[in-house]
Amino acid sequence: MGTGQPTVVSIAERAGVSIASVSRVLNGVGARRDTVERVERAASELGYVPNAVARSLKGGRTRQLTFAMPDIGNPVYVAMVRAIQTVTKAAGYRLLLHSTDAVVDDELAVLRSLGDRTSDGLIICPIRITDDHVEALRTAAGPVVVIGSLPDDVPVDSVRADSVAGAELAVRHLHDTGRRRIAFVNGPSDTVPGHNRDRGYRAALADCGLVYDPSLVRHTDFGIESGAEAAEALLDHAPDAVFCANDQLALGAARALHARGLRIPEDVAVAGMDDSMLAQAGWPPLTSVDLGSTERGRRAAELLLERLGIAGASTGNPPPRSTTAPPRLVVRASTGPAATDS
Amino acid sequence: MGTGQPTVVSIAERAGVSIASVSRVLNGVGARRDTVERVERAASELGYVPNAVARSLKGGRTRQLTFAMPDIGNPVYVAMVRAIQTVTKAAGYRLLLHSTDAVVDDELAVLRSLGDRTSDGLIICPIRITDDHVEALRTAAGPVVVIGSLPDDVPVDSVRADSVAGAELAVRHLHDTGRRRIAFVNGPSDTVPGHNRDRGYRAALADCGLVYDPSLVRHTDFGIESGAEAAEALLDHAPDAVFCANDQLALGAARALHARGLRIPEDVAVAGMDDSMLAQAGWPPLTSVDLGSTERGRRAAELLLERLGIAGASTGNPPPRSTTAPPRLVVRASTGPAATDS
DNA sequence: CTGAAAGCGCTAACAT
DNA sequence: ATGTTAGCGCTTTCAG
Repeated sequence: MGTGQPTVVSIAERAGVSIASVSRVLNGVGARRDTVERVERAASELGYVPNAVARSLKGGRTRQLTFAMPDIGNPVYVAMVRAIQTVTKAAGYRLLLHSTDAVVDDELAVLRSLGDRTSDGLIICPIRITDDHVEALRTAAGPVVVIGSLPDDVPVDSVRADSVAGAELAVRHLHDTGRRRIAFVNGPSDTVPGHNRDRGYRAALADCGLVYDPSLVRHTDFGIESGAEAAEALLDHAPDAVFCANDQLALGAARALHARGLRIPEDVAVAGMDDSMLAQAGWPPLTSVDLGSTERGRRAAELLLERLGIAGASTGNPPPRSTTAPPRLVVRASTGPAATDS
Repeated sequence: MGTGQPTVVSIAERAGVSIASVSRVLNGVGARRDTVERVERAASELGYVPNAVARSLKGGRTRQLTFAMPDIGNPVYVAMVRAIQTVTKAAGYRLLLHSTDAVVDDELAVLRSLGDRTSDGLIICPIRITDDHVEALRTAAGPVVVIGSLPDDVPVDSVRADSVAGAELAVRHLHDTGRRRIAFVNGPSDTVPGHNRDRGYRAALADCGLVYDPSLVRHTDFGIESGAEAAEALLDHAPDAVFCANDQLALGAARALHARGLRIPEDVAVAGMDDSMLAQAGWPPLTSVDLGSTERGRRAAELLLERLGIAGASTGNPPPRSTTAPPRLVVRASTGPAATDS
């Protein structure tokens, strides 16, 4: 009838003890030497593997955690996965990965699925925050940590990147190295990162005494091809630098420049963001702003684990906490000195 | 005492019916109009979400599938994830992702964890096959599909890449475009892909009437930095082409060539393998051999779903099947014509 | 130290 | 059409 897999019952029969004793031995609770031996022998002879589902139903915990990200193909999320995995694995949790493609309905579904008890907690990285998100976060059936910015009154732990300051860092650097026509390839304007990077770009421009020129700015989706197309279009406006909202866009931009026979950085400088593995994939290596993806992932995982620990304790739930990872400019060859107009 | 989450019991009480009726309504089995309405209202008022764990315990299935790959940072596996996800999602399964770092013990642990009933089936992509793998595959507690080659006598479905033929395709092409000193940056020699690519390289060399020169060959691990280092070393031996066992290595090699001021493809041609997203990330775009990663992922998922369907039926288990995806050469600028020795 | 028994939330006979 | 009841495999009181 069943799956044929050994259970505590089969072990108990074989060892001639009760299922309670089997459970105790298997969980390292005290038992007589003799009992321990017989149970262990029976278990290994039968090739017993505890049924995690049954254990979860009883214990109320699955020891699984979920990470939902917009795009598994984007290296910045890979970095987060690695960081999160390191922390959660050490704590004895499996990690379930979800790629939502930044589709709002998918994100909401993940949030609601916390109620199905498939995982004990969730780290989610939405790039847009709608009212539905806020509502779903408020009513989440389990602990959630958001990687990204969200309104202050949403009672959820969050880990943020400071992309405003990050964008400023990049633009200032470009200005410092002599560029004056700094183009900007940004992500979608209706996303939080897109919006913030735009703010940083404008602020830095103002700081440097440069005027904002809409013809030097493009919004597109995050991705190599998009970066190439946007940069292509931008070239008609003779920029001396292209700042991109992530490394994928920057790689695409660099390709477009090469295709036009322009030299990087002599003719046009290029800078990216995220300082992902891609920053050192092309030529020349890209200057990029590290937004602390690894640190954000680690921190998010730690926050989630803390919540989980507290949930067990009798303590009331402490107020939500929010950390912001500081940005860091990593200078590489793509923003070296401009050609001297001999 | 419980988690406070609504259950069938709370709904039954609120709707004034039995838990059986609740279950029926929730599962779309016939019931009187009146009953349906009251149950549905109660459920939505309570914000009920079925407990998937309890459902699994009862039904014996989790509707979760696992994909275990060597490295989540390698775009070729990202392509597989996408393909697998598409198929499994359509069939109503969640996908659990595991990055094993190609560590044998991790892979074995994943294989054995099938016994804990956390997921209904497994797709695994090992790059080494040890005796322990074979043993674990034989005794797997659930359906498994292997992406990769394994001994014929292992009774498991598998989906293979033809990397021997793939490597031949690339080397022939390099030869056709006039290259005669074709260097090879390969992955670890103790892996199945590494071994096969080496075979293809040698076979093609022989076919083209070229001699195998060990000083033109390097083994390293798969990764951009490794590719750069290996190519760097190879340059002392004046190759006119560098064939790399994957796109990451090729990107690294391209970077090393650029750093030395060599032109691609005029001075040295570069070709990669996998035709991943990275092939079009750098400059010039890379010629690469598509090993059918998307198709392999899709096929693996289909095979697994078939096994799952059959497991339910009374049919005896059919013999294992093995598919091989044909390789396809994608020519891009990195292997354009060599400079004419004016 | 050990066994009997309850019950986690749900589905599926079986009865009514 | 609906209610009662028996488990799925496990952990954990509660007695002995």
